[in-house]
Amino acid sequence: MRARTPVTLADVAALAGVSQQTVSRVVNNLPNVSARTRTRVTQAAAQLDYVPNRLATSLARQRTFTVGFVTNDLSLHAPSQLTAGIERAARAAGYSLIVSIVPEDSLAAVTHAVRALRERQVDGVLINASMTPADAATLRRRLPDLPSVFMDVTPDTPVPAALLDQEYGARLAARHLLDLGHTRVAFITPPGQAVVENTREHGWRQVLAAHDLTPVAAVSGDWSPHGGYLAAQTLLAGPPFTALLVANDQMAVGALRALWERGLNVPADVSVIGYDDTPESALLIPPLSTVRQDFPTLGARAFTHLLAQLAGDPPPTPVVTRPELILRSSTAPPQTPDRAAVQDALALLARHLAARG
Amino acid sequence: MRARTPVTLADVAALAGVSQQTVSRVVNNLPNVSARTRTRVTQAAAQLDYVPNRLATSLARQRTFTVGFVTNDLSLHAPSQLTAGIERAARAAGYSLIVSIVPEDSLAAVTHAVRALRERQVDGVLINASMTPADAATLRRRLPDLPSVFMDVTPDTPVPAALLDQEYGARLAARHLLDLGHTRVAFITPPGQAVVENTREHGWRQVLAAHDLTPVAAVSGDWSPHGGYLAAQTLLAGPPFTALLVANDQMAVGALRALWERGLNVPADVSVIGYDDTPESALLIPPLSTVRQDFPTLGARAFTHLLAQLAGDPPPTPVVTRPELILRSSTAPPQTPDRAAVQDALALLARHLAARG
DNA sequence: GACCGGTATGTTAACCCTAACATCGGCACA
DNA sequence: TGTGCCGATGTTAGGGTTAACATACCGGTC
Repeated sequence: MRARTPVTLADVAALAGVSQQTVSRVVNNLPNVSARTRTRVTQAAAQLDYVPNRLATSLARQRTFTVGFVTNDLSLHAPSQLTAGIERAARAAGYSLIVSIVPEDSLAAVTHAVRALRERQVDGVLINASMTPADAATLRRRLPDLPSVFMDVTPDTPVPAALLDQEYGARLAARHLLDLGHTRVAFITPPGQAVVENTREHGWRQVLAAHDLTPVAAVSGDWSPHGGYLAAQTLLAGPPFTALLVANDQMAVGALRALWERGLNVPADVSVIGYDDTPESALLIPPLSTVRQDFPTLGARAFTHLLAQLAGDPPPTPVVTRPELILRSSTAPPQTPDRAAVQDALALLARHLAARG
Repeated sequence: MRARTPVTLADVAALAGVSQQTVSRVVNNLPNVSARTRTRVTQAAAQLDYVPNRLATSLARQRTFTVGFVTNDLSLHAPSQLTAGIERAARAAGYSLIVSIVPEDSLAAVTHAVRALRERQVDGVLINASMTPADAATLRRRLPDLPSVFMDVTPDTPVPAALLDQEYGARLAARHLLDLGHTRVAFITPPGQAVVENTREHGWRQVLAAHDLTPVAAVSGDWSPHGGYLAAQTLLAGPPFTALLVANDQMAVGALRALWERGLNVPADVSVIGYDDTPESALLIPPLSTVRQDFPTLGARAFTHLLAQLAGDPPPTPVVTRPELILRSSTAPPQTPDRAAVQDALALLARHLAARG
């Protein structure tokens, strides 16, 4: 059971009839080894199926070529896409990735996770957990010598970061709705946090405020389709609205459903706009207008940022990417509800009949 | 930049006025240390912010408490859920998880990834890549001393495995459709592989064959909603069908869309059944009948299996979990298309009008 | 008072590798 | 023939920890 890789440099050296150091040079492709020796060593290594022990290498080199990624709930779209992007970039640069999932976004939980990563001597950490600027700064202060990149914090947080400009994307979405002429708009907001600066909800409110508007109602969901469904039901029990801003596409799926159940047509009766642009969004009924966020690219960018810090040139400015508005068919100008609904049902009827000529 | 954790056991020992070994005992909570010494050491460690170097520990102990997870495309539902489940179980048992994403399921790619993990001295590996029994067996043979658990291989593959009984789930889905009275059924199959034993497609075909039926048509998709959409379009260009089996829910989203665009009502005109039960499935229009797979639990189970191997009692039987059929509203008995469509459109019209009473 | 068992602590040798220095032979040049 | 340089190789000393053994001390027993 133990004795996994009994084959060490010394074994290879013995077989090839050279010193350990020479084998090390060959394995690491260093110069100053004669061709003859090199092939002899290579053969010996192959023959013994030698696998270098990176633990020992790391200990000697004081460098592990491993980075840690701390993230919240991996079952959601964003974190899993992010993970994919980071892993890809890391692997390309010769790094391994240790992922650590924190059940909640508290400072304590993240600190704990980071400590475990430090014990494993990671060269740096990437942190995707939404933290207040104060918490992020505190955490950063606790790791003086560990390169780190934060994601999902606000742009003004004084830590190295790679971010999406969420507020900007949110403003895009809200402005689109107002441009269409909507005045009665409702929100399905992210869970937790009150309205803090630089969040999606904050962006929405800003745009509304610029038009002397306030949301008809705002209910928070838990990022899941079911959460979106419940939130939409709650909204539907309240005052009427013609436009709905949803904090992510997964919740929008639930919202679309709740609207449908109520007999409301999207976009004729209610315009809906999501956030993220998941692969299903383009194919929902109706196709969802949304704000596209490219998570894999963000992940890659964050890793590059970390690499820069490792190389010793920490770019102090946060790397922030602007999302993009994707217009599809879930948004339209507001209409008189009754006329719209009848129109629409008739159109559907016509289409059904036509389909079988 | 370097000199990350200059604080070592020796530093703590010096400050506390004891030997390294004593500090080691305190840090690892071993017995035979007096209470007085223990607190002195604890204080010294806290004062210096000592962080143990797990690299050194692992080297000395010949055990890293790290496991590797090799998986294909993390952006899909299954792998990301699986990762979450494994990480959770691993963390609970004091293990860290290194994830390695392989761009393709080839034996070479997986072998390469596993080798990198071996260099990092992981205690074991979990492999989620669909491989032929032969490939899996070959791979297993290449790692004689490394505990491993395979997922996404067929149950008869002679390797330690934790599996979902895909064929069984597929049979459940197909049988449901036939029980409803459908005879003209089409497939949207997984990408790649021809029909091999113990796959979803194989399960479907078995059930059909038992009723002397063959599929009207079978087109493969790429697991994505868009892929499902394209596949459904292709099917719609061919001979008519009243039931559609789709290899996963994400593709089903696209299929539902394609059907809708064609003016076909689900389930009146075409029954659709998916696979996986993603969080959105219950809220689609219509709610999708599907086969539920519990990936987080599978992940946890796989990890437990690995732990058992590490403990020295390798259960030779693969751990296989049976999925469950979830009936919602996307399946119904076949109807005369025209009657159904008209009925349905009228119902919709009525509902719309009623909604504003 | 010699002997025992047991606890608290220290010392030494690994674990596998790399960095830094040391050595050796050959070749070119004067 | 000596000098100097350089490429090829070897030797030694860590990197931070643990396992195994060694030592010192205490209280109790006959």
